[in-house]
Amino acid sequence: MLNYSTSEENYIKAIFHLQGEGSVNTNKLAAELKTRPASVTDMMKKLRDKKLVHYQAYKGFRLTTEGKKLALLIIRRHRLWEFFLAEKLRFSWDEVHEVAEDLEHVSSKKLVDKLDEYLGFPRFDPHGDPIPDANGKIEPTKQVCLTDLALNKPGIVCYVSDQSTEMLELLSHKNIGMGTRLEIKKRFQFDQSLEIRVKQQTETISEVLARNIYVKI
Amino acid sequence: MLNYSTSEENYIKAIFHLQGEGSVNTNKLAAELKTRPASVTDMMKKLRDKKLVHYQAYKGFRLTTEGKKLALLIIRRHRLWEFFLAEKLRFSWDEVHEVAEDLEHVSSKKLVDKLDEYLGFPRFDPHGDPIPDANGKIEPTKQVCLTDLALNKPGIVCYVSDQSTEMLELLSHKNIGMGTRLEIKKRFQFDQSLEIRVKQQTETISEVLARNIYVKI
DNA sequence: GCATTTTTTTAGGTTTGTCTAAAAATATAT
DNA sequence: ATATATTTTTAGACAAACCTAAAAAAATGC
Ligand SMILES: [Mn+2]
Ligand SMILES: [Mn+2]
Ligand SMILES: [Mn+2]
Ligand SMILES: [Mn+2]
Repeated sequence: MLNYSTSEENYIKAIFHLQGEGSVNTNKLAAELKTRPASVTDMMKKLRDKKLVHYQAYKGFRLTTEGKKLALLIIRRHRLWEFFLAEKLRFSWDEVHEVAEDLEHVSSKKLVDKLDEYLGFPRFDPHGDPIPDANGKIEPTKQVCLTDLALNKPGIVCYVSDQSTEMLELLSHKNIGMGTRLEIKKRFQFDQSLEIRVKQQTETISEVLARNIYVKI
Repeated sequence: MLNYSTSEENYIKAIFHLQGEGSVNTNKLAAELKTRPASVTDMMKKLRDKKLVHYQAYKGFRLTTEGKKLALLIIRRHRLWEFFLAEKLRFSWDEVHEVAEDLEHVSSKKLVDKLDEYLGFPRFDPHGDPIPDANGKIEPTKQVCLTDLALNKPGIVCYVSDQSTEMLELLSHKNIGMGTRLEIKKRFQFDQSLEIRVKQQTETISEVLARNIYVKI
């Protein structure tokens, strides 16, 4: 595997993430990377020449097999460092991302694989996202309804089936959004309501609400 | 402390190291960094504007107080990472430098200080070089060159001044590493070579090699 | 002291990654 | 279908960090 610049790696990773939610275009990628559409076009030409993305002017773009492989390697590094920071250095889980954003670009293969081994081959980062193994293989994440989440097992909110204003208002009042990490602390038999831990706070969720929330585990 | 580029940091560190052995000039620094004199001049102007070096055209240069502080911070990061790689990830002591060369540029203050704490505030890196503390303070080490060690007096290897692969290969062949305990058994007047006792074995050390080995007594 | 050599700087150019402004292509709405 | 709006690309510029070749300054040798 060749060596790529920090910038190239950040583009590849961003395309990979956007690809998960449909087609990737110039403006979306520019927004994601906080850069300008013109810069994206420039980079897409370069990444196309390096055979990391399929790209034709005006036709959008997506990663090649090689590009996907690279993306998974960068994500592997990122999430392993996040795990290290949280587990070993006792960073809180909302502080790890920024630092991992830099560490992920240190490219020594031996460093990454030894780190993985040292950490005991963890399968999920502190946000609950799966860590690709040395071959770039990712454990398929299971998505379960909040009503089915086990006690004291972290889940990441990834989908809400009702997206009415009323629903979203209630969610934001309880500090819950897409990507929010939560844990069920208590499940009351009487009304199936839940007491959950979210962002260092405790909230109560009715069964009706819980039925509409899905989490990654 | 502001943020500096990888390039600026490498220059600052190189000046610091060269400053230890006399005055620093354009050609020496270019050689040290494997770059061209013209590039050095460009960078010196920039570092002068950032008040990290004292510099006037044709008059050589040296670090300002601020520059020295930055150099010690970079060296702190470098040596802490080297310690981490050797101690936790079981890298051999001749593999750590290259990777630390990249890791040293990740600038999060919190990362460095937490890493220091996690490692138990080590005072020496795997090559026996002292690790600056969070205030940039370095422990003064009392050590003597192997050429000056008395006969039959034990010494602990704590530093090698040449850290090239060739040197490290020779040392490991002779079973000598950081922390190795040894004793000089005989000193030959003809070529100043030494016969030493190390790990129940006898080895011969040339004067050239001995000059590069330092021991704690 | 003056000529020669060495060191250092300047001048001008390249690559990478960014930007703004304008032009071109595509999508949308009546 | 055509006008309008949006998206994307091109053109041209800029800063960082490097380069080569030439000029200038400093050091050295006689
Ligand atoms: Mn990054
Ligand atoms: Mn994460
Ligand atoms: Mn470095
Ligand atoms: Mn070292």
